[in-house]
Amino acid sequence: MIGQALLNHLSRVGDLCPDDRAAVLRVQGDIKTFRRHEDISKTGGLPCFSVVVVTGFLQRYVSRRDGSRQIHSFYIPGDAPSLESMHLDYLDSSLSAAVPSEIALIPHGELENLMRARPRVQSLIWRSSLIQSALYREWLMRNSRLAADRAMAHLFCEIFKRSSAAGLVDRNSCEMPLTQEMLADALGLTGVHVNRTLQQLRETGMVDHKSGRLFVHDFERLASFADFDPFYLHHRNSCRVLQS
Amino acid sequence: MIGQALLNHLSRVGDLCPDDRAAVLRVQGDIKTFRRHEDISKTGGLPCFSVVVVTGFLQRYVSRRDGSRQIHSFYIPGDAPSLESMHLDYLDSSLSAAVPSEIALIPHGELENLMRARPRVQSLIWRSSLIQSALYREWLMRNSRLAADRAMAHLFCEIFKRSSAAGLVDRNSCEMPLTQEMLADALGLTGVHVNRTLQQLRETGMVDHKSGRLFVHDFERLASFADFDPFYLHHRNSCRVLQS
DNA sequence: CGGACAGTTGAACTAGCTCAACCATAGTGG
DNA sequence: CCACTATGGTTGAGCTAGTTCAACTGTCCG
Repeated sequence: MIGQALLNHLSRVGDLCPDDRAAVLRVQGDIKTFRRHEDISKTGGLPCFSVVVVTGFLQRYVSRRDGSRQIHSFYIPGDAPSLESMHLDYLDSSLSAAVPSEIALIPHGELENLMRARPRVQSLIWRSSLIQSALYREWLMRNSRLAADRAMAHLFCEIFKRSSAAGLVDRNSCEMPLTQEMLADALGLTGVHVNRTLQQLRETGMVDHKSGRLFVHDFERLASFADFDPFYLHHRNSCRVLQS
Repeated sequence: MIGQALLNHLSRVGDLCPDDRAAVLRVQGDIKTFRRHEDISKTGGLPCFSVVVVTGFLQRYVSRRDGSRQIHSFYIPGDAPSLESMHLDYLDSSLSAAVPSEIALIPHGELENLMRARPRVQSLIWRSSLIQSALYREWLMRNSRLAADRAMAHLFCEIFKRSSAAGLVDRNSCEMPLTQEMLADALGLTGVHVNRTLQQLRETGMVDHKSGRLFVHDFERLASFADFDPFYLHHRNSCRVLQS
């Protein structure tokens, strides 16, 4: 079960040979359920496990002294946040459940043994952490360079594409169980402005977000509006769009 | 010489035993000089080497279709950007020299052999790429949550701290050979506003930036103004400030 | 001397913020 | 079953940080 969750994740990142797969499947760990808003790991701490999302929706964030919050990333089922905890001495951000979520916790020791025995697995795990890095870069661009409406459209494109790659899109919609306040914390905006911007996007007929679900009615138009290019996601079949 | 540059970098990231050091020193590669604004590697490409900065100042950035640019990070001598090129299929950002710079280019093959033979070295290289990730997160917070003056102060704190850790601070100043336009591209602001914000900071007497150099007259005050906490840099002796 | 580039200034404009109220929905306890 | 509360979404009005555009200055360099 735990091994399956990890295998799931790694298969998205790259190819594995049968022996590698078998080794991954033998990994031991726990499944734990976290309540809405419950922290899985906290700033300053150092968990002795890594994480694979089984069901639910997670967020990585920092809380600032002035009360504001910045969300750094969202995680959908099949994602593996917290791989970095293996090589750092303490965390500089917190990981929490945005909605009730089932999480696979894999002790670092298990992963270290696996990586020592199967170098190819190690290289995929490393690759996974570098893809995470690429996402941070895109989030930086998004919040620094895009106006609110385009930034929001861009985030919607990302979540939709990632959900799609994970097989989590049903017709034209996917889970995105966030409040407008959380959206604001991710986009560097206020809740009020997220509300207005969302209405504006809704009126274009391209997307909608309500009751925790994202509805994408016209992905092409949305992507072009947001100037969204999925190459930064490093999905296996995505090829680079040539720049003009 | 190349080995020395890499050893320099890794020593900042963690400890190595004498055998590890010796192995790192045997690494082969080239030193190449890049002109101001010359690209070392480009979006979409995949270099077959990794990079250590010997002298100068580098920047990682993306150019957008509308002509705007987002700088993701700066690199000072001793930094190793581009470690991620080993595990990705193509780059999603470009690396260039902000001023004439000497760069050590280390073929991936060399690094792979080294990492296979010396697991501890591998773990430090991995760690180095994860620290880079932590910097991206902080840049995201900075550009999303801080007002222009605090954001600029925060960036100045980062560059000063990193330069200090690298032994590159002379009295109260260090190299920061950027134009105001580049500062703007990093902070998500316009050149005009960077100019005004800089004057404002200058007037406080805490900090100044002119002719490509950063002068920090009162680091404590600057850090407190920017709410700067260096723990995200993961410097070896930095301990976490407890949150209130 | 002339041209390029970086820094500086002013004035008008606007995207997004703040504050404060109000509405809708769902869960809770009596 | 209803009243009560909490949470999240919605609206309005005024404000401000940062943008835009356009001009001007200083400096380096050929």
